[in-house]
Amino acid sequence: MAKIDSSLIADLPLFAGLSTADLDAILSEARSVRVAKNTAVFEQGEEAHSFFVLLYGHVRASKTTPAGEQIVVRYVATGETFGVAKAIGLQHYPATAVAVDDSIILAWPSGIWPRLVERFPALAANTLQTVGARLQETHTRVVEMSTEQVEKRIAHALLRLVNQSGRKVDHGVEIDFPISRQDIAQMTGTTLHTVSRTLSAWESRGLVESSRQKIIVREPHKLFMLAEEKLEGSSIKP
Amino acid sequence: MAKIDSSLIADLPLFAGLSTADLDAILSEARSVRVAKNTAVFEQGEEAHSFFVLLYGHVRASKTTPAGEQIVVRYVATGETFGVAKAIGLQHYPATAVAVDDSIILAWPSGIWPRLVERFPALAANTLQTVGARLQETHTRVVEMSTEQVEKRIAHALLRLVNQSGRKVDHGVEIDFPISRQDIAQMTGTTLHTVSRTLSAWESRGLVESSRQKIIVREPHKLFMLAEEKLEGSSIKP
DNA sequence: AACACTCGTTGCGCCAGCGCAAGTTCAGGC
DNA sequence: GCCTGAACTTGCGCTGGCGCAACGAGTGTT
Repeated sequence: MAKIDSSLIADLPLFAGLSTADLDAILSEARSVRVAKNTAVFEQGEEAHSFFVLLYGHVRASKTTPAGEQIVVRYVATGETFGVAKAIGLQHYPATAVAVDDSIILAWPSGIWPRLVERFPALAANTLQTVGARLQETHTRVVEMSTEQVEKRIAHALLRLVNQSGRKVDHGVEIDFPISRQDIAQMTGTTLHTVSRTLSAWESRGLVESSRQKIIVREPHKLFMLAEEKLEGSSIKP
Repeated sequence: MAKIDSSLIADLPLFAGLSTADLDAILSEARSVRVAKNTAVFEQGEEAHSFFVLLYGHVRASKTTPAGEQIVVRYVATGETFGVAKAIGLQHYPATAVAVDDSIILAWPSGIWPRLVERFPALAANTLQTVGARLQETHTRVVEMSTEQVEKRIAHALLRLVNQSGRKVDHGVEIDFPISRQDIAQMTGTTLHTVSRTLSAWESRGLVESSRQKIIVREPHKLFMLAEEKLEGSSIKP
């Protein structure tokens, strides 16, 4: 197996406070895996055999309801941890993880987690912080879904994607991985129809520019103002 | 200060795997506080000076948006931990905690958390599990808010309250603390009007019995069926 | 006992956004 | 270069449930 250099992971939050020697010890237990676009890393309900760090690419975590509806839990960005089910006491993955782009991940067998934590207690503290941050984000999402109209929710979701995975391009910031109207609908609790209409309206106002699986935010600041606007505002009118 | 017996907390998830001696050491750093009904334990935005365990009573955690709207994050049940902001890397409480009944809590200064974790690594692991479980619950809530109609959301919320804090009474299960229509609205992302109408409808069907700040579920099973019912468009796809 | 206040109920009108349907565009495979 | 399917767009009608408003009922206070 290819040797992974510890400098690749030294700056990740999960490994904060660990020495290079520690990192090498931890890395020696990992295997790196290349995952092709649109391939599942793991499926909801499957036994949580491994936990992962995303080295390169983008991964979408989504949940499917018994009725068959899907919602997107989050997009995993480069450097983030995912699939930590076992560490939080779950035997099975609560969501499905799919690479939305060709990706490279590090994988550790879940079984070694207790040993790792015992040897490197910082891992538990770091994971606690990460999971805590995700809890906060999810609460924010609940608040938004409870109190905001669809247009603002979509604006907030887009801004979050831009901040997390934006790439500067000619006349704006592009979301750095393929994302469909349906995906955004599943992040905001609406339908792909409403997302499509909203993006069309924004496009005609010059706020965004979008095509198949691709969105460029031309005016992040204006989008932000729309998202934060307290007053009853610009509804979509022809 | 009154001595707290370790048997009071020995069975709590937070302290799993610790010896009686450990418990006594941890307890020696705590102070117990009596909190009167409708009194805040801490306020959103305040510096996270302490973390808590609820020994007796019920506490509501809620968030207020910049626009002034409130949503209920959760109800803390007896034995649960709350206010762990510092442990997950926050300097300030992300929500407000209010006792909804006369309550007794244990409080530890946040500052001692790192020392405690160093000395008792199980604390970090246990907290990680607790926070992880709360993340799962919050995800469930996002899924429900994304995919279910208001009536089902209310049904699910009620059932959760009953499971967590139900008390068997004459002809059903009563939620064991005062809870208003407004509270339920803030848990389910709707308005107190809709909650009121829904409860009225259920009451006339004999499912529940309710009055001011009080709800008795008469037919938990029927409510459950209502919550799970899959009534979709029904037509078979070609 | 009278008061003030909070909590709950219910009728009514309205509209954001969903569901359906029909059409268009585009990417990748053969 | 053609074909197929997935992604996107858009018009239209309908409705769940929100906002408003007015009232009723219980609770704690003086």
